[in-house]
Order: sequence, then structure tokens, then C-alpha cells
Amino acid sequence: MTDKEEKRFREKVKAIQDTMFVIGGKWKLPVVLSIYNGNKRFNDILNSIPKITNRVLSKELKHLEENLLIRREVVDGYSVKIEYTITEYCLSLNDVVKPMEKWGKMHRNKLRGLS
Amino acid sequence: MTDKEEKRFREKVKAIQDTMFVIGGKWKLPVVLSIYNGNKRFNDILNSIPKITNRVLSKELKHLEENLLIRREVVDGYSVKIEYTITEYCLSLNDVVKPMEKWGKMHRNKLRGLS
DNA sequence: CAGCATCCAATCAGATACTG
DNA sequence: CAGTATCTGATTGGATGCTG
Repeated sequence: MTDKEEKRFREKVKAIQDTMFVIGGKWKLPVVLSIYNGNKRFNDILNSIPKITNRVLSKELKHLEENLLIRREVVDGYSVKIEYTITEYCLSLNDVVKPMEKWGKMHRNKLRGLS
Repeated sequence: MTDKEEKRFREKVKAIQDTMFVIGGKWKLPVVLSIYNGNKRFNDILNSIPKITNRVLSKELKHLEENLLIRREVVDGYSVKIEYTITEYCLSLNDVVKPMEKWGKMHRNKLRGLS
């Protein structure tokens, strides 16, 4: 690698690692998708995702809120509610998530074909 | 969510988690990119990625090989060499990685704009 | 050179119970 | 309902040294 290539390479890596930090891990995208699909309440989200625990969900929600992907709202009413919704900004993730979904399906078939 | 929506949702989540399993984590994509950029030898790859350790690199290489993204070759010569190269199949990752790179850059600017 | 083995510290994550 | 607190076992990852 030349110096120029090296510099570009490091920038790429950084950008990708940034993305991974925000949406990486087992649960972050499932949580986003769950909310996107209409689940607003903590327990609804919790129950919609197999095997996630409240402890982990709590942390993921905080992380996603800090990264502007979801919004946490206290809704006043007969009894106070908490509601999570995705942000407009979150929709930009579509460009990342859709290819991931497609690739995941393709890859599963690829591996199946071999074994 | 209706039952139909729920089923689709779970399939999406699964596909995405599959992808995350293959290329998720801090190092997998940087390793792929490093090899893509021409680094073939273990120590070259090791030195091209800041802060990765040989222990971790070793594991990542194995994982990537098992998932058909890279190829490990023993090259016989004056002294035996090991060479890593990306596979043809690996190129399909471009559809996933490029959006991630783009999004990562965009997101960094977004967050910067707020603080 | 290309890793593996070992030790050890830190983090993560499940289970469970508890609070406003 | 929407979490937090605590305890604990499991996993990860750095540092280092060793091997063929």
C-alpha cells in the first residue's frame, strides 16, 4: 500500500467502525426494527424480540436514543406512559439495513449449498 | 403487529443477525479491507490495522475463512509462506460495506453538528 | 514468520428481585 | 408499567512467551 492508499484505507475503516459502534451487536437493529414495526412500549418491544432481556433492552434503548435513532417520550394521560418511536433520521439507516438483510439471506443459502 | 407482519419481522431480524454474525464486531471488516487492499501476510495485516492483536487477528482470519470471505494458502518456496487473499464471493460484501462507510461518515458529521 | 498457549483483568449478560 | 440493583457465571481481550 502506498501512503495515499493507506490513508484512504484508515478512513474507510474508521467510518465502518463508527457504523458498527452505532448499530453493531446482536440487538440494536432488532430493537430499531421492532419500534419501526409499531411497538412503542417497553414491554411490547421486550416481548417482540426473542431472548432479549430487560436489562439489555434498557441499555440498547439508551444507546439508540443517544445516537438520535429513536425518541423517548413521556406521554401524560390517565396513567403516565413511556413511548418509543423512531426518528426521521433513523430512516437513513434503510440504506444500510436493507443490503444487510439481503446479504444475510443470500449467505445462508450459500453456506447451506455447501454442507 | 399482525401475525403476518410479525413473521416478516422475525425473518428480517434473523437475516440481519446472520450478517452481523459474519461481519460484525470491531475487526472483521477492517481485516477484509486490509486484505482487499493487498496485504497478504499475517504480519502485514497485523501492522496495517491499528490496535489489533495477533491473538484476535488469528481468530478473525479463521472466522472469515470459514465464511468463505478469504482464502488461506500455503505457498511453497524458498521458505514456506502463508498468504491470505479475498475470494470472489467476498466482493458481494461491497453492497453492504459501501453503505456502511457512507453512513458512518454522515453520522459523524451529524453528531458533530450537535455538540 | 505465523501463529498458539497461558495467565489474568475487564466487560458482558442471565437470573432474580426490587422500586416509583 | 418501565425500568434499576445486585449477584454471578461466562466471554472477551490484552500481555507475554513459546513453537515449528
